[in-house]
Amino acid sequence: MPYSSEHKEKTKTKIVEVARVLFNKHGFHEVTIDMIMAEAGLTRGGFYNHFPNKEALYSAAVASFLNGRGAQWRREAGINESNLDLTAVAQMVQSYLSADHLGDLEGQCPMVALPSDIARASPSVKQSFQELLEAMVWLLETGLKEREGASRQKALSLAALCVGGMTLARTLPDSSLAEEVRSAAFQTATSMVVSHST
Amino acid sequence: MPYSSEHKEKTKTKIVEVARVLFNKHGFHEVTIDMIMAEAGLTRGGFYNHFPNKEALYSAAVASFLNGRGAQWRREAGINESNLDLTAVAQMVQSYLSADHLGDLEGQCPMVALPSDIARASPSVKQSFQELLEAMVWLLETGLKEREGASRQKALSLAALCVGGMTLARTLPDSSLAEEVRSAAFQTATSMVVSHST
DNA sequence: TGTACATCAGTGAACGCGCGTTCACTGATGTAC
DNA sequence: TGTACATCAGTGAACGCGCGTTCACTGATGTAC
Repeated sequence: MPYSSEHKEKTKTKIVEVARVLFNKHGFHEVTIDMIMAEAGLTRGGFYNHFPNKEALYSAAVASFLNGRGAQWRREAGINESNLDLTAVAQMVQSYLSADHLGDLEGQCPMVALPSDIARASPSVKQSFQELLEAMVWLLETGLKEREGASRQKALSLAALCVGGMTLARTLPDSSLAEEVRSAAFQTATSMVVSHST
Repeated sequence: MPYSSEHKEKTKTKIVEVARVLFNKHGFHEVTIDMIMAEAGLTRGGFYNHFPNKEALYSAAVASFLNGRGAQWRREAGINESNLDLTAVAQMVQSYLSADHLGDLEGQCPMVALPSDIARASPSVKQSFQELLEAMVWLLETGLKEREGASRQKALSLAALCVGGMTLARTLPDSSLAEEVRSAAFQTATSMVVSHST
């Protein structure tokens, strides 16, 4: 038997991670298989040992965010199922709408980096993306439920405000206007969470 | 002199309008010059009588929305500079977040149809897009100013909520979840406007 | 322990298609007389 | 009014490049003996 049993799996993981970053930075269409494999320290042809085609990698890359970068973010923020209260919700939306997140092209949420790409992608990509949103909404809704009120509606609206604020800010060429949009969404989201407790 | 003086201009306008619709539906990269020209009733080669390259058409198409489809929408909604009050603001956000707008792939706001495409486009495309957002924010902010309060922050947040809600709804494969997101954003945006008056 | 071998991850040249762009041309139009 | 002409919007074949995909191969690895 050639190579250790985890060897291939590790290479595949490496390709997915490299691809996720490149897709985030440049979008699905601008990134070539050559670029991905070179960045992973490999060559073009080997790609098809791991994926049937480019689309399959796309789906894997979006899915990987949820359990990769997203999980890391939740750990860093100290968010887990046992401590989901209004403070955690406030921290989540503020972290999402932070200047750091806006500038972090590599680690950015795919919802911000790739919204219209995903809207036109294959069903499996869209499904991966939906699971990511559902996880985000679940965290928000569970935290908001600490108090009475329309938690579901508020959770969905907060998600929309987060994604919309970041998407707009990322798109505007005038960076001071972009910062104004981000900051406004940040303030509004914060006060939505705070007012929920009263 | 061949052809009437407006002939060429009319053809160009036709190309831009056809392109705007196709870009909205399929995204910039998926739409070929062949498709655009065929849809306009012309052939490939003639394109370069009107535009130096595809990118220039992209910019023109985004810009055209503001004074074309967008102006038409404002007329239909009866919105003009003289009657911008809270009722007009409520109508704008509700119209933006309506089920009709979500389903209208052709006439949809480019902010909803093309967010990540535009984020990576050339400066001229981004500039056209920014002018569109500024126009929208101006309408909202002016209407909100009827009453005291942080009108600017609220106008920007409403824009983010509108764009985010629609972008998410458009991306989710589960249409009942998509409808839930749209509806939640609709309710929240409405109550943000209403509460502004108290 | 050392050597022959089988496996298969990875290589890189080649293929082929799609699409943006170019270019020599055509023919519809309005003008000049 | 009718005819010759100049213009240039539009045509469509051809070009060329980029990139996804294929394929015959190579060579590093672990196993068998």
